Amino acid sequence: MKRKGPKYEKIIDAAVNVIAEHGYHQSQVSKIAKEAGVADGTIYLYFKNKEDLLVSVFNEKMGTFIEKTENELKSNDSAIQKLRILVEMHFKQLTADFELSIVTQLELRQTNRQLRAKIGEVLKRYLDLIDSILKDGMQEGVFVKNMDYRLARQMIFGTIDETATNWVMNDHRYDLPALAGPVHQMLVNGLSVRSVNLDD
Amino acid sequence: MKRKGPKYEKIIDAAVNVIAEHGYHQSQVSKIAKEAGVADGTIYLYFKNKEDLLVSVFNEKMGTFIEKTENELKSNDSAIQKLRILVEMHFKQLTADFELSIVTQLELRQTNRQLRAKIGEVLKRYLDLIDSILKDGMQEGVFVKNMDYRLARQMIFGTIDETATNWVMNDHRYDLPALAGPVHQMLVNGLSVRSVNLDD
Amino acid sequence: MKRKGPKYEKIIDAAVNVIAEHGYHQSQVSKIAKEAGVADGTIYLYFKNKEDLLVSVFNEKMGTFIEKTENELKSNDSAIQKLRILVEMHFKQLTADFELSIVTQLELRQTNRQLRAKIGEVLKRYLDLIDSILKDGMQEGVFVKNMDYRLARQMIFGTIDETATNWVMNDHRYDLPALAGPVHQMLVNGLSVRSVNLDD
Amino acid sequence: MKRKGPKYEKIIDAAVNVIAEHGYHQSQVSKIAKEAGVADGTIYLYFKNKEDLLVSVFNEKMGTFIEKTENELKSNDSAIQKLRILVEMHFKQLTADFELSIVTQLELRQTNRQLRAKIGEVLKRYLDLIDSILKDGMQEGVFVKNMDYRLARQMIFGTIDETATNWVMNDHRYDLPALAGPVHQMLVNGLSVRSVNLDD
DNA sequence: CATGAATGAGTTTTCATTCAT
DNA sequence: CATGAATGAAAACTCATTCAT
Repeated sequence: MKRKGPKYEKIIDAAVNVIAEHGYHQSQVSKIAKEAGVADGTIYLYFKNKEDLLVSVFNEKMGTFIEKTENELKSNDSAIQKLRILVEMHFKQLTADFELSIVTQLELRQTNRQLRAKIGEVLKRYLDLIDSILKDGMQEGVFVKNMDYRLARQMIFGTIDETATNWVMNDHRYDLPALAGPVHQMLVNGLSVRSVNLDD
Repeated sequence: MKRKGPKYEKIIDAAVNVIAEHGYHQSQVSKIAKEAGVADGTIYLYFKNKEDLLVSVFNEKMGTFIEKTENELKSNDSAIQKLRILVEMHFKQLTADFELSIVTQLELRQTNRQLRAKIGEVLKRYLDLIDSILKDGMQEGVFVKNMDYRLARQMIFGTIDETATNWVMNDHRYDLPALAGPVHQMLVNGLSVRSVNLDD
Repeated sequence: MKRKGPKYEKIIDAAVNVIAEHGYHQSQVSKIAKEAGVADGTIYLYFKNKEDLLVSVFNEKMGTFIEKTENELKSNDSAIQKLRILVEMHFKQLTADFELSIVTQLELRQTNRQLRAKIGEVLKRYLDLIDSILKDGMQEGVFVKNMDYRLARQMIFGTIDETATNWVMNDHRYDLPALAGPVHQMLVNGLSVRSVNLDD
Repeated sequence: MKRKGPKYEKIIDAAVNVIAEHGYHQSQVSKIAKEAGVADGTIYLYFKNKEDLLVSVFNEKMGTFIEKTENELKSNDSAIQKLRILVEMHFKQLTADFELSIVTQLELRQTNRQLRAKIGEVLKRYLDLIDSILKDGMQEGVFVKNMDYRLARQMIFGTIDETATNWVMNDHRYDLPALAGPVHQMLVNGLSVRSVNLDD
């Protein structure tokens, strides 16, 4: 199983193109091979099976996605600023590649539980990023102490993801990065100490 | 196409059971028929085809789900209280039927675009409920004026949905309704006037 | 098995209509029942099964067809005149009922060997008619002596049938009975003593 | 869609065998594949679908049939001699392959209108052959001037076809080519100038 | 006599994967 | 390394017929 080489990249990219264009259930291995300019059998020299290919697509693309975000977060910014960077990077990167956005937001979700579990593992790294921002914010005293990490993370990811999915489902018709500001504002409010206390 | 009768209900319920147990892609019509105690062909007396059955499952179950929520929201409560009711009803109803929660949160999302579009139509009514709460809150002056409806709605639905999905993926291991309070708190903060202003 | 009654006729006629309109393979029992204004099960009070119904359609309609021809041939006409009457009656009767012509010339031929064997039995009576004309003609001395009955009959029936089928396949676009004259002329020539002798 | 190769031939021949033996409606793709010694899926590498296979069977076999006839007719024979060749070739070729004769005379007629339309296109070439003989005969002055081409063609084809079909339905029990002479005689008589004039 | 809801057997086609070249 | 022809398992849907009412 060769894991690298020019054809490896070609196949990954071909898969993104084909899935974006024809949809997950119409993306047969032979169609991806043709798009990549290789024989069907060649796919199996680089990937164990179709599921492995799809997971690899997500790994490679989401890996780059996460790394870029990680790099931008290495600054000494405050937690609030970092959250802003996270949201902005998320929206900007999806905007930079419409096809990829279709694949990750819509098509790769039509997979079975097993495949999504593997996709979940990749996402773990991203969720960890969010967690570290939350931790920072609590240490800085700007986010509510003793908050439920998991819930906060779910609000952040859920909001960002829902916003991104709606944008894709609306055919990328509006400016997604422009929403980073308002979304960030809402999330910060939701997490901040200086906010409504329902126990008042 | 008979749309009522005891067998109609039986088939719908059998579909939920089978999908929850075996997963969407392993839920053959014959398996559902067997579970319902009818012949394969009988399914087609009540549903046009398999897709129609699946949409009907979502319609029937989600319809009841939304109606119950609507009824609870007919009170004269404040927008903040209504949002609390919405979150609580959402979590309570999912808790009341584990199988249904698996089907709606995990399995029915593995469907193709066409089926999901039809599912989206049903969800529209739920999103409208959220919108009306947001409108109330703005009129009451507790939610930020001129907020982006769509974004706010996406935060609310995204957060609730992500929280619910995580709960199902963690095998219902913890008390979901107990999270209604904190989730509600975060959402209200996110939307309220009395919160952090990043432009400060 | 009731063999008569108003519903028997209704069902037969409904079958002709449905087959003519939808084609043999799209003529389900339920469709015929609906057209006849009876319940599906009622068909089985009058006919043993679907094949029996189809054979009965052919029997009833072809029976009348043949009887009318037989009646016209009871005259003391010459064999040549009788052949003319036969061809003319054939074309006129098909022209009188377009739907029936579609059913007998096109649709009922799409049946399996078994059903066509039964249809063949009904046709036997018609072929006997032809044979008796041939016999007359030989006795009169106008048709070739010692001719091969079977071959002559096949030429007559084959020609008439092929002509009729072509007319139906051309959507009854031209005047079929007008062809009776020329067809008759050709057939008589083919059979007559006063014609080309290839052994010359 | 591979249109050639040894398996293409094998599948075509297997189809003829299976249809001749089991009948059109009992000739499942899997049965044909088994007879051809290939996997079911292999059929679909060579044919678009089952209908395409059946049309191809007719095309290939009837194509050869027609070509052989065309070749025999390239001589400088008279129209009458050519007609003799046509009839003889027709009967001889059917006699040379009993299975094929069953398929073309009985089984392939049980198809729906769509399939028969495609079969009709292939037959067109054969009917053109007949037409050209008729034209020759008229130019030679041996066939009636200003005759109705279509009618004459229908007599010739109808007679030959009916004769062949009867022979097959009688289980090939007699010598079909031996009938070429008498059939030819009848047809020539039917068409000739030196014959009975009913207007006498 | 009549109904019509229910039955369940039966077939085409797709496509991930293999392996001889 | 690369090819691509071949494999064969798997599933939705139809419709003639029955039988309880």
